[in-house]
Amino acid sequence: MALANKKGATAKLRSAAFKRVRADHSAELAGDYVEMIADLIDERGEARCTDLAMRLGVANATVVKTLKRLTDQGLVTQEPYRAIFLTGDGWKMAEDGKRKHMVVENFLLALGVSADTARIDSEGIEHHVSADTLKAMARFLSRNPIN
Amino acid sequence: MALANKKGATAKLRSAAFKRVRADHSAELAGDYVEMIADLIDERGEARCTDLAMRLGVANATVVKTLKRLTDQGLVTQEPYRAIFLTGDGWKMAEDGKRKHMVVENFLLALGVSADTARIDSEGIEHHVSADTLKAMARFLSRNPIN
DNA sequence: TACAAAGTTTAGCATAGGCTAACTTATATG
DNA sequence: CATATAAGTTAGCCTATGCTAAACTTTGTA
Ligand SMILES: [Mn+2]
Ligand SMILES: [Mn+2]
Ligand SMILES: [Mn+2]
Ligand SMILES: [Mn+2]
Repeated sequence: MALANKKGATAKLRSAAFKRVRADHSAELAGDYVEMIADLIDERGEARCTDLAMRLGVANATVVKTLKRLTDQGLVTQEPYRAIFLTGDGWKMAEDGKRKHMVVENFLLALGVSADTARIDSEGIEHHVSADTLKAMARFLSRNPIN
Repeated sequence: MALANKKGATAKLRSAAFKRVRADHSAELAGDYVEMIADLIDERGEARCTDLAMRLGVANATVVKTLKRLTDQGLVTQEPYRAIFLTGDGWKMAEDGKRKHMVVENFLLALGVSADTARIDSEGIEHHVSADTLKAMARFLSRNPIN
């Protein structure tokens, strides 16, 4: 039946977007962690649990559990009671993520929002920006530089 | 100590962004559900579990469980084996969400991405856009209408 | 009207990502 | 160098969000 076909097509089209969102969200935490670990290593030579917990606004135990998953995923290495390191994959993910994050944040600034708003909104938005949209943002940015 | 103070301030500043993202994410599913229920009622007079499941790309049982939470939150009403309805709060959330979603999607179009990309990316981005950013997007949109 | 198909619900399971409290290890300081 | 404090870990709990399989209800049709 033509109507059922159309219903199925609509559903498939729409569900694709939600599937992408769910995929984005499962990658999100790992991306934020490795980016933050890289920042801490750059800023002060090492990344410790406590710093991550404070910057993320979560409990220490939460960080420990998450780091275990990231270690299993091959993004992070650690010894008990010692600082946290990134693997090669971890560094790559951190750098890609940081580049993307900066484009999104600067794009929001160029669009005219405050520095606080750009910082806060970009933390969530960055994970849902496709390659195409990122390119469009970068193009806008090059035509509308931040003052 | 001055250094410790600075560290604490940095952490508080950064953690605010992640707290916002976590809050956005806990509101997200409810927003998507009520928006979709409203769409289905508009399009075909009623919203059924199966349609939601197909459009969201999840199993039927997942929808049933989520609807129970939404009912507890006072957004939705339902009788066993019957269609799903929105409460007053549910309608309000659906309409606010749809308005915001449309601004974000049209903004991406105006920025120059394809219709597919705008549809897909906006599904995640919409939940992380603050009132300020939404206003900036609307301003851009009014100055750069979609062809 | 009887029954098959379609739709809905329940039960039971899993993982992610939060939390607190209690415990263990490392480090800084007198 | 002894020990108090800071840092890290473990255990046990919780909720949200996904799944499959099985049971139940409604509905369309022979
Ligand atoms: Mn980031
Ligand atoms: Mn982020
Ligand atoms: Mn959405
Ligand atoms: Mn998100």
